[in-house]
Amino acid sequence: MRPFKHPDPEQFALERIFHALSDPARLEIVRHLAGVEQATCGELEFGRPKSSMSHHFRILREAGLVHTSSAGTTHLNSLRRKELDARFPGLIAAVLKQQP
Amino acid sequence: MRPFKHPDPEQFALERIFHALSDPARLEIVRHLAGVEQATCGELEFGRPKSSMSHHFRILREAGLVHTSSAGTTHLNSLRRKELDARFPGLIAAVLKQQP
DNA sequence: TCGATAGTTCGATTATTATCGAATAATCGC
DNA sequence: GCGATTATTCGATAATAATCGAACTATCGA
Repeated sequence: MRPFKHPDPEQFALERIFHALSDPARLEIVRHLAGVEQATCGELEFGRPKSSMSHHFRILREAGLVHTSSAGTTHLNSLRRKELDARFPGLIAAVLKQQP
Repeated sequence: MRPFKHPDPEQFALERIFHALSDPARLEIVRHLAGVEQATCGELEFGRPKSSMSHHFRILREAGLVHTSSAGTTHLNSLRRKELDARFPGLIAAVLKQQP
């Protein structure tokens, strides 16, 4: 499987990031990833079909929020925390603040 | 005209705020308001029809980003900066950082 | 009270996005 | 190579949102 395309931090588009974060499923993914270093797609599907998850991961990835790498048959996803914090300080913190 | 409904800061929903900010026109409005204290709807329509602007202001208002008050025949809009900064530090700053 | 002005609301249309099953691809262990 | 596993892609459908003209409302000034 060819590697995924990830935007560089200079290419991050705020609109795109906001759109990515405006969906409850994706917000949930981001929050989970924030506390977990890495996670496979499968770990994060809470009853949702895989194809839906794949869609959401793509949106997150293309916005620059999530990095995905292949490891065998699984994909490891991680939050691009450092790059996001450097570019938009406080943004991820705002997302996590809401968590129960 | 009856006064507009504005959510209290405790009611701010992050998803809703992100959705509001994921549109270029609305991002433009927010950026403009950030430097201006108050503005009428008319001042901010850059070629866009009034009905579209009214729509965007409503989205912003209902998300808690903008406060609107009536003054004669005009409506004065302002960014709810203090409340937003208190609840989501860095969020508005991230929006403004991008500005040309 | 008659405009004129500033916005909102309505309604129809178009565009974007989400959802999810089915088909496909990639990789591992045997 | 053969399954089994994991995830992406495709394709159709449903849901949500943006756009904008036209009609409507409210307020001010003469």
